[in-house]
Amino acid sequence: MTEPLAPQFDFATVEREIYTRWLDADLFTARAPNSMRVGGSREPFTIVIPPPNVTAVLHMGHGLNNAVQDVLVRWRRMAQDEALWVPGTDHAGIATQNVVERIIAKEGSSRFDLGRAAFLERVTEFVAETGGVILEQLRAIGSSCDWSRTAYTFSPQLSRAVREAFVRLYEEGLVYRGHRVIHWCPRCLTSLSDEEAEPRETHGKLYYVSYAAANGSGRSITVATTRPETIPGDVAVAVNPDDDRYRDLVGTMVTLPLVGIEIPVIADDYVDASFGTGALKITPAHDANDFEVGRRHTLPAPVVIDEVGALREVADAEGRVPDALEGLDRFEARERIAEMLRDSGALVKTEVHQNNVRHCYRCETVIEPRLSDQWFVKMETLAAPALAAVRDRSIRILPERWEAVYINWLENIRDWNISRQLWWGHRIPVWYCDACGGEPIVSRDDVSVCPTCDGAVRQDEDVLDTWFSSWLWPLSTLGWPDESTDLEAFYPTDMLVTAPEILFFWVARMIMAGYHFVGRAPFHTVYLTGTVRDMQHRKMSKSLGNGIDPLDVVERYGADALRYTVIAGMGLGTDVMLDPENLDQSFAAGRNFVTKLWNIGRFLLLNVGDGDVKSLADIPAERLTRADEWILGRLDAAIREAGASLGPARPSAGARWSERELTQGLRLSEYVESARRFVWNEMADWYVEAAKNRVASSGPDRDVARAVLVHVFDQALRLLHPVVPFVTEALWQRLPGRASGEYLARAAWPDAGAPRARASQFEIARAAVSAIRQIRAEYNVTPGKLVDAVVIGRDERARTVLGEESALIGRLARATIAASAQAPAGAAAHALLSDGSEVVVLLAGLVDLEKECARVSTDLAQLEKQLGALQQRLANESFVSRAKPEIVEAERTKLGEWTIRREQLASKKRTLCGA
RNA sequence: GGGCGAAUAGCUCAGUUGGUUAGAGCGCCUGCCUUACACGCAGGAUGUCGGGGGUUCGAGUCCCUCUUCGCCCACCA
Repeated sequence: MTEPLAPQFDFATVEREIYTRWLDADLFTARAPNSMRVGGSREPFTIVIPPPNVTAVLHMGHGLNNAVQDVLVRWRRMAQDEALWVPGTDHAGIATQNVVERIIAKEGSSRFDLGRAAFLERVTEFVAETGGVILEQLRAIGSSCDWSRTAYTFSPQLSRAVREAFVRLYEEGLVYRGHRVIHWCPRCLTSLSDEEAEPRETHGKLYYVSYAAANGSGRSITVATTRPETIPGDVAVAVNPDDDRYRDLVGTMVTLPLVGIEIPVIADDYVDASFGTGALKITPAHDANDFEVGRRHTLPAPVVIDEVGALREVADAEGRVPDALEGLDRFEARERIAEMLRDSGALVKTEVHQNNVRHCYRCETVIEPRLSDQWFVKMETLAAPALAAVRDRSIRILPERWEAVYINWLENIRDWNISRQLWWGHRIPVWYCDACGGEPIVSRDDVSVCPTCDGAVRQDEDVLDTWFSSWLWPLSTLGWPDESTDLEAFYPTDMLVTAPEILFFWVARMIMAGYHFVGRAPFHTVYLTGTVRDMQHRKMSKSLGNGIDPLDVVERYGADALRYTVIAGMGLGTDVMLDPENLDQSFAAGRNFVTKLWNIGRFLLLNVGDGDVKSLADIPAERLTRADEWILGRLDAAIREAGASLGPARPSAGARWSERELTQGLRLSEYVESARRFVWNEMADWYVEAAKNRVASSGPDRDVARAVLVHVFDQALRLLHPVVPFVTEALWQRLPGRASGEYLARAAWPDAGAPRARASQFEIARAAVSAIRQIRAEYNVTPGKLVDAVVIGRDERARTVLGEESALIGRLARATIAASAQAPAGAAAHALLSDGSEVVVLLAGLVDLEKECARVSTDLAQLEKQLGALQQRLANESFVSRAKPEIVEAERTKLGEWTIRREQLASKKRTLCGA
C-alpha cells in the first residue's frame, strides 16, 4: 500500500533526500569501460563544466548555465549514453589573489609584508576552507555531476598538464619571451592579456600641447594627447609623410615641454593627418603603437611611469621627470602637468573627448600600457586548425551568429601574453643560471642546480595566466598528459555550455589546445547561453544590486521551479529576464508547473489504487477507447517534438556536422514546452477528465484506463525528468509496479510509437465539449445546472464518436445526438466544431434570439469573405499549376468543407433572423 | 571605423525550405472554492508582423532602402 501523497510537494525535504539517494546509488559516476571507444557498448556523452572560480558563490548565471548542462546530461544518461559531466573549479589567479589580499589588508598587512611563501600558504588555506562552496551549491540545484572526477586547475595532476603544455610549446618555439608594451594593472601589479584589458567608453579631455622648434625659429608644432602625463617619456613628434603642413619640419628638432630636451620630428604612415592636429607625440614605453613607431625609427624608450602608476625615472629616463612631478600618481600628474603647461603657455586648448580606455577586468582600474618583458604564446599556427574546425563543421557554435565573431577573432589573432606578475598561480617552469648566464632552463620537473655548471638557479618570478590552465580543461580533467582510460573513453567531449563573454578567453583557446596537443577538437558543439537580466534589461550583478540568489529561489520554490523557469524562459541564445523585485511572479511558471505535476500524481495514485496495473503491451488494441488512442497519440507526438527540439546529440554522420544538422537541436525551451503542453493541456485537461468515470467504474474497462493512465504518466515523467528531476523522481518512484532500487534518473528515455488510427476521432468529442462550454459561459449557465443540448453530427462517423464519448458531454449537458444537417426549429445558441461540420445547439428558452441572429450573421459574413478569397485562389491557374500539389489539395478540401458550413450557417440564419 | 544580429499581442519570445483564419508563456478581463490542483478550472480580449519600395499566383518569411535598438572587434593619439 502506497501512502497517499502529501497535498503539497514538500520540495525542501524531498529534494534534499532524493539528491542524497542519487548519490548513494552512485548514479552519476561514469564508467570509462562502458564507452564504445574502449570496447564498451554505450556512446559516451561528455560535458566538462566551465569551472567556476574556486572562491565563487552561485549566482543566477551559474544557475542558468548549469541547469542547461544538467538537462543535457540527464537526457543523454536516460538515452543510455555513458554520460559524464565533469565538475571542478578554477584557481582563478588574479581573482583569488585579490580576495585574499583584501582580507590581509583588513589586518593591516600586505602580501609583501608576508612574503611569497607565507602569502601562498595563506591563499591555499583560504581556498581549502572556503573554496568549492559553489560545488556544494550546484548540488542544491540538482546538478548530476560525476563528483568522483571533481577537478581543480591547481591540483598536482592539472599542474602537470600545465607544465607539459608550456614546455612543449617552448620546445616548438611557440612560447617566447617578448619585450614590448603590454597592458598593466597598477593595482593588481600585473600584466594582462588583450582580452583581460576591457575597453570602456570614457569621457576625458583631449589636450593640445605646443612643442616649440629647437632652432629658435619661433615655429612650433601642436600635438593632441589624452595622456599628458606621458609627455616626459616622449622621444619624438610624428606626422604623416604626406602632410604638407609639417613637411618642412620633418627632420628638425623640437623642445619637449616641461623637460626641455630636444626630440626629433619624424614622419610615419601610422599618423592620421585628419585627427587632432595631425601631429602625434611618440612615447614608446607607454603606448603599444608608439612602441612600434619608435622601433621603426630606432628611438629610445624611456620609462617614466612606474608599476604603481606614479611618475618616476624608471629606465633610460634620466633628467626626464621634473622634481615637481616625481612620485606623483598618473592622474594627479595629468592635472598638474596641464597646469604647468597652461602656465608656460604651451597648452593651446583642451577639448572634451570621448574614447575607449582599457580597464582591468578584475578590479576596473585604468590600464597603464607598460614596457616590459613577458612570456607570449605565438598564436597564428595554433589558430589555424581552430579556424578550420568551425569552417569545415567539425565544431558548431550555437547560436550560429557567434561563429562569425569567433572567426573574426581568430583571423586577427594576436600573441597571447601568458605571464602574470602575481604569486597565486602556476609558476612559470623556467629557471635561470646567473653563473652561466646562458639560455633559460625550461623544464617539466623542478630544477635546483644548473645542469651546465652545477651552480645555483633561480626560477622565473612570474606565474601563468589562469587561462593557461583553463584552456587545457577538457584534456587535463580527463588525465592528459597521461594516456589515461578516461581520455580514451571520453575525449573528445561532446558539448560545451558557456556564456558568450568567454568565447575568446576560454572556448577558442580550448579548441586550439585540443588540436595542438592531441590533434582533435575538444568538443563538437559550443552552446552559448544568454545572459540573466533584470526587467530593465540590465545584466544582473553584485555591484548593481539587482541580482537574484539562486539558493534563495531554491528555498522559496524549490530547485525544480528554478530550473523549469530558466529553461522554459530561454530561447536559443536569448537572454532571460527575471524581476529581482518580484520573485513570486518571476518564478511563477516553474512553481505552478511543479505543483500541477504533483497534483496530477496525487490524482493518479489516489484513483488508480493498489491493484496490479497491466502493462500497456498486455492490453489488446481493440479494448482501447478513442480517448486512449488519442492520448497515446499525443504522447508520441510530444516525444517526437521533444526529441527534435533537443536535437542530435552528436553528428550522425561521423566527425562532421551535416549542413542539415548544423543548427538543429538545443531548443530547450521548445522541448520543455512540448512536454508541458502534453502533460498539462492534453493529459490533465482532457485525458484525466475523460478517464475519471472509467477509473471509478468497476468493469473491465477500468483496467484499461488504469494501464493507459499509468503508462502515459510514466512516460511523461521520463520526458520531464531532465528539467524537473526532483519532483519527477519523487512521483515516478511511487508509480505502481516500481521495483525498489529503480531510479528515474537512469530510466530509459521514451520512444515514440506508430501513429494511432482513431486518435483524431477523439478531437470531435473534444470540440463538442468546448463548444458547449463556450455557450454555457456566454449564457452564464450556473455550473451545476445541466442544459439540454442537441449535438449535430454531419456524418455517420461523427455521430458514432459523439455517441460513444457522450460521457464527457454528460457532465455539461443532457445531449441528444442528432443526424440532421441543421438545427431543429426553435433552437438557437450554436457553436461550430473545429472541423466546421458540427453544430451544438442549446434548446430554446436559454437563448437570446437577437444576439444569436447577430452572431450568425457576423460569422456568415466572415466566412463568405474567406470563401471568396479561397475560390479566387483556386481559380487562379498560376496557383493551381505552381503551388505544391498537397497545398492545392488541402485548399480544395477546405473549399468543400467551407461550402457546407456556409449552407449550415445560412439556414441557421434564416431560422433565427426570420425571413 | 569595421563586422554581425534584431525589430511579431502590454512583457519575453516561437513562427522550419514563401502556402489554411499569425502562435505560446506571463500579464489582463469575466465566471467558478466542480471531492488531484485557486500555485487551480472554464471562457474571453489584444497584432496595418518597425516605415517605405520590390520579386511572386501568394510575403511575417526573399531582395532593396530608411528608422530604431543590441552585440563583437579595432591603435585615431
